[in-house]
Amino acid sequence: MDRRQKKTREAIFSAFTQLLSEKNISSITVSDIIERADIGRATFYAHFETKDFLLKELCEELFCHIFDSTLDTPSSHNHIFECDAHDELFLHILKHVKNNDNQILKLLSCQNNELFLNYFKNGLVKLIESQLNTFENEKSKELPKDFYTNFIASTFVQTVKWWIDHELNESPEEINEYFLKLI
Amino acid sequence: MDRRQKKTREAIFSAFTQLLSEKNISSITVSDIIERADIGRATFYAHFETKDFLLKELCEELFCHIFDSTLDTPSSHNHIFECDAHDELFLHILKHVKNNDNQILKLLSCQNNELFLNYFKNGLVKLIESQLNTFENEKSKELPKDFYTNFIASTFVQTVKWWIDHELNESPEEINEYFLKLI
DNA sequence: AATAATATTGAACAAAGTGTTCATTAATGA
DNA sequence: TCATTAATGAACACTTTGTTCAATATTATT
Repeated sequence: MDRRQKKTREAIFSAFTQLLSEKNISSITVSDIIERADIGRATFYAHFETKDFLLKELCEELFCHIFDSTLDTPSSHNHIFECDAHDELFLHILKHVKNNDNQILKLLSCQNNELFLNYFKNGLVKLIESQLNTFENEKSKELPKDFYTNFIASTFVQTVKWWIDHELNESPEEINEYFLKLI
Repeated sequence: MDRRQKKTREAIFSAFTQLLSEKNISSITVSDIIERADIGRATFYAHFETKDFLLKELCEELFCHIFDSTLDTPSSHNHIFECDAHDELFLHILKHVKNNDNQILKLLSCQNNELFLNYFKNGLVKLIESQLNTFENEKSKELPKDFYTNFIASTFVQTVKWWIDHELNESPEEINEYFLKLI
């Protein structure tokens, strides 16, 4: 990929994320974005069809960040599915949220973040489905599988959201414990 | 309140809800709404400052429907707080969702419903806080109170959402059982 | 039934935003 | 060095927004 394209794309993402943390998405205009990103109007439309697509791609990118970083953590044996137990999986994600990426925080804590929350949740659903046996207990056997999977994923997402709303005062380990007590 | 005002307000809500179930909120224009509601442009702006405020007030209204109906159910002794047990509270809401109001379904199942989900959740949080002792168990005592309250509320909302996504195939009683097993 | 108050109408309006075009310029990779 | 590709900016038609106002219709009240 051309360096120029990459830079422009990142400038747009950065400008958009900034604006998202400042005001409601419906009042952010393309003109706002290109002014902040310091690019031409035509350039914006060469990259993104509409504002909606921009949001979608930003969500996808941040979503990948979360899980890619989890995959790369040494203690996860280079692959998330090789986690010894499911509590490691969640702890890795929590650590990543705390340390690396405040773009994620902005998206998770801003209004109109349903889209990103859904990406986050649905990504987890897939992971959990693939190692569902790890999560089996008395509870889960009496419930529809997809209902239980959905429950774990959305509870985790809600936990992260709660944590962010509390300004990440607690440690990842504490939050992980809270979460594990719930499920 | 003047009959005309009431009719116009309802026509706008109805048109907007229809449109919400048809397309993304960001592509719904004020012109779409007034055409569907068959009212004049000036009339719309006499009622709502912007589209965002319209959504906000619609959410508030539907949210009140849910809880007002719960309050009015005979078996709740005319007041939600007098529920014998918390499982009745949730069952009432589930029954209401199933029977009465498909506007609620549309809002809960459409995209960009974060706002309404939040109203729903936050309303529950307040109810649960006021009778938190009912929910106490081994789990809850080891967790921050607001964390646990938030957990119950968002798990219930997620449960309702799952149910709607499954087209309400299950009975309110079944869903209530599922939910109670989780918490 | 008459009246005063109020809601709706429709047309018109400036201002702002959208999405596209294109010839020109600049940066890139090979 | 050079062919390729990306960014530019100005211009464009078009849509959407939010407001104004005089005219009209509906309402609650008496």
